[in-house]
Amino acid sequence: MVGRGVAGHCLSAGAESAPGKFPIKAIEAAGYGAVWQGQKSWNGVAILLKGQEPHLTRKGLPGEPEDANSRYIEAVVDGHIIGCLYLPNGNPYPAPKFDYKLRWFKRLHDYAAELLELAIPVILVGDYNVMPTELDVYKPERWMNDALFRIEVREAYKALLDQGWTDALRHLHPNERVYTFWDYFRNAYARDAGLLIDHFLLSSQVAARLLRADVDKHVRGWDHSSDHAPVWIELKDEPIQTRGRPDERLEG
DNA sequence: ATGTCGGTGTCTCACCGA
Repeated sequence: MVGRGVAGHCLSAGAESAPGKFPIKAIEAAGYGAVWQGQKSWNGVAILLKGQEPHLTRKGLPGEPEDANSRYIEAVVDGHIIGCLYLPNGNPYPAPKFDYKLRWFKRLHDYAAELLELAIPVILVGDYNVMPTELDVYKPERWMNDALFRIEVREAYKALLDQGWTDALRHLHPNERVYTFWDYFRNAYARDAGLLIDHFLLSSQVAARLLRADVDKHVRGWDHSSDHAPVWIELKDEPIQTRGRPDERLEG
């Protein structure tokens, strides 16, 4: 149900998502509605929905009004809140960009806690720019001082999960090598020197309906592809309010 | 330390961020 097709994000979308440059006509011609937040040159997020325009609920995170980066957009889709994010890269470390990353993470943390208090299923999806564990990096020792793997950032991700979110990919593939990103450098894709930095975080109501989650790895092999591959999840389609025993629901 | 992209302005190459 949710993936790049329905709820996706533009990574470093640049001019593609800047005001006036977003290809909304082509998207509509393909049968989708969209909401987006973009800026010139860098950053950008969007949510696409087949057949209708998503109901926009927020652009930008609360907590730092002077922050002009286009990194968060939120919409209601089929009774779910979909938060689509592009967390700052944070390199180099140590430097102001790393501090900005931690500040942004804290703002996400605080806002995510508010979302969990709502009686609505929530999905927080996007490029988190963090490999949460050593399993998520092809060569962890090389990344220890990189902003994507610094211990402060991994701890921030863990603190977010500890609010009660379910990491969809890791929930269904706890011990596998699963990567979502391969650098353009060093023939990374051919060597499978990848990173897991794109995550689907599900509130408990959504996690209970999680059927599948995976990465369309082959897309990374296309000519002129993004350095990220599409990540998707599939949810059991059932009413939000359900009566009866759990095993009855499975017959839905 | 290194490498490859796409976007942008200095503008058909040189930079920058990722």
